Amino acid sequence: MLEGLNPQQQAAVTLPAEHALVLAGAGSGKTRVLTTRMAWLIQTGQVGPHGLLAVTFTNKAAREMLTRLSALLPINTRGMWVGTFHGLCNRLLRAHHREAGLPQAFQILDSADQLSAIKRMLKAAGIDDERFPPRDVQRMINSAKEDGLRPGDLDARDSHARRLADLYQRYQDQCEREGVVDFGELLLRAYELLQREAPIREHYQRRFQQILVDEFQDTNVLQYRWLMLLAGAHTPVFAVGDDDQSIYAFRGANVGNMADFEQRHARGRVIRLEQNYRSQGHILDAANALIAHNANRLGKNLWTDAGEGEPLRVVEQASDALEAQWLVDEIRALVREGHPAHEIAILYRSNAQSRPIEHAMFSARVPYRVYGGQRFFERQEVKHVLAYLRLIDNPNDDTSWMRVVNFPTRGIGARTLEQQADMAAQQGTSLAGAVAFVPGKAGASLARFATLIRELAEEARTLDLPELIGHVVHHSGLEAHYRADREGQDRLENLQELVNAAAAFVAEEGFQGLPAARIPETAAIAADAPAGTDPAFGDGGQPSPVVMSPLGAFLSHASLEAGDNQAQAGEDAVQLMTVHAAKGLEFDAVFITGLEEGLFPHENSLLDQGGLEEERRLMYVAITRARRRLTLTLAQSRMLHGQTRYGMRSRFLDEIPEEHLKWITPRQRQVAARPPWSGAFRRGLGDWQGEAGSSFAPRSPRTQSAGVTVGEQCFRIGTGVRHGRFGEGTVVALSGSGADAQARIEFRDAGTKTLALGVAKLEVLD
DNA sequence: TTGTGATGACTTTTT
DNA sequence: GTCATCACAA
Repeated sequence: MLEGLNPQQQAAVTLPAEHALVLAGAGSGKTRVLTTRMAWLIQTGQVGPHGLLAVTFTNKAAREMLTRLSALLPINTRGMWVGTFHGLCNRLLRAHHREAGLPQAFQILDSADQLSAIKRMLKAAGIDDERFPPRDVQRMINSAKEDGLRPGDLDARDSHARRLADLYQRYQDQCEREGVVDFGELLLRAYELLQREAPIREHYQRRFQQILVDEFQDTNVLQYRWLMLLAGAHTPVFAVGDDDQSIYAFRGANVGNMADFEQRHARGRVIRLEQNYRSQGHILDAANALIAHNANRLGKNLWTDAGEGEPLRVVEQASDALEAQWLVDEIRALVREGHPAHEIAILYRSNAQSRPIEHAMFSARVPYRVYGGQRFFERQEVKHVLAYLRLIDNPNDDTSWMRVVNFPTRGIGARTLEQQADMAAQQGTSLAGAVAFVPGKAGASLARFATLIRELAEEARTLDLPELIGHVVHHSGLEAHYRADREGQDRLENLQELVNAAAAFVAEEGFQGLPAARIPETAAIAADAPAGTDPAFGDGGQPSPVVMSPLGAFLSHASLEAGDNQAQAGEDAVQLMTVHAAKGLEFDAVFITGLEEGLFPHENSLLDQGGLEEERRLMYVAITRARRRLTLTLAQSRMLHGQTRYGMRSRFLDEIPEEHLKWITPRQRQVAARPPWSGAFRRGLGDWQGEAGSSFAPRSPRTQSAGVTVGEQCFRIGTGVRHGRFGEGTVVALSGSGADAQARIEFRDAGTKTLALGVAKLEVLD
């Protein structure tokens, strides 16, 4: 089992049962270490398959883990707690829904459902204020939950903040009434359940003797707390991650979890996997040199014995169209030389950049495949059917009610629905519960819809799930509606695909022949219960089934796994995707495009704390995708937002040492002046220059400005400063400019550190 | 209920 | 340039 592993990998796999952190660089065999560790733990008898808990971020990663594990060991992986944070929390909440304060058939809202629920809430609350756009409210609620905060925990320093907390509370109340939870709630509820209910917590703490976490750098505050709570005092956590590949801060990921875990739990038990099995020398050296510009790192240097390989090629074109054309010509040449197209990837920072590339590829008839399109369970026709199914499972799901009450149209207009919503508010019921209170013709059409749902629910007691879905498609009128629509053919095919997906799900989960709404005696998802202390937990610690019908289980599945989002599979095609989407993948030849200031690094990112460092990590991820051949391209002008913009060469190009670069087109002299659209940067400088106080960290590090460095403005060598954590010190060196400015500071007690002025909170001592 | 034109936003994304 | 949203007319 251990053969073929290098010494560091072996050390990681065979670590003793204590908290440990594995810093796994790109291409260092991370997944292999993780799965081998699991297999090793089981094989050496340290833990049974059911004493393991392994958590990932994506379903794909979880599946991969299980597949590899079964290849290593002849065990049945069914029922093992290997899954995503959300999947595992769902499992916990289903098993203990009563203690968690949830209805048995609670539904899960995806982001789109959540947004429409929020819009409904805002309407009901009479909020018609542009200071509270639904998207902002959604972001606020989600980020609060990611930090483990309830409405009462939010700061209420001003009326706006109090208002937001109030909206969060109203949203919670609405979810409660409707029996739905959003993604964040899944985690927070599960966390609170474990925290509050000692018997349940202790049971799971006893049960899980080993916890393993993948992509630890992507965990948010709440996920980290959830893990440590579940670990309790005795269960070791084996965390694998790479702080240099942390690219999801914008959705709540907190890289700080790694440093915290190391310092508080895994001190002295950090293993670095630095041997890279993917890329050749120039590529790795370029990546190392680039990422060294980041100040806050745990530190790591990749190396390879695969040889130097080729330097990175750099190509500059006059426009985005010419950049795309160059890519197409180059790729055709590669394919002609015998490179398989699917081993070639074109990466870009933002989705909008795919357009000219697609255009050029299409015109040249080069087969390509774009990642990140719409996903199966997010298609509107699929969501419509799912809404009917949810109403069958839980008629109080107002989000679903609103979605399909008039789709296909059955003469129920906005006026009627408003009336219904008013009655529901008055009676304190769901929309379904308010039907009887709506008078007249409007009430009659609502009643007809309610009857339809009731009848379908009745069918669900005899038909199996695929049959039920076919039945719903027909009797809801969706079938006729799409048949009448000229472009409805594809949609009908997708609905047939949904029936097939349900059939596959039913077979997979052992629900064959069972009526869709029937709760089976031996449920698919085994949870277990604390040893016989409480009758609610069942039978003395034996795995007890989670009460879920095929319908309920399928709806959870549809929410938690949105399905494939890859376009035309199969064909040998060039791969087009964002850098984010490329994480975890590798290709023989990689093209990183649009290396221009404002695009990569993206101008918006410079507004965020640590934004530039995250962009640099993104570039690091992009570079390390390539095995043998890496090409960086840029365009002098680019169509963006309907305007032609002229960008400067990305600073990332200048951060890679010349010896690793080979300019294919002549290297242009950098233009002195910033293009007009970077005016925001200049404004930023004024902002914080004018700020009185003594904090020299700009409110936002958007301080890029032609020819002026932060150091010249505000710091001089020899300046005395104070830092929150490191204490007092003296500036000994300055480097970089603008948002990238760094100061080397000799602290009296904490040693010498290099800090990014855009990030570090420094106070100047007079 | 449905269609039209004006308006404004526009990085990345899994669950 | 493109897409979503929204107010208002037919």
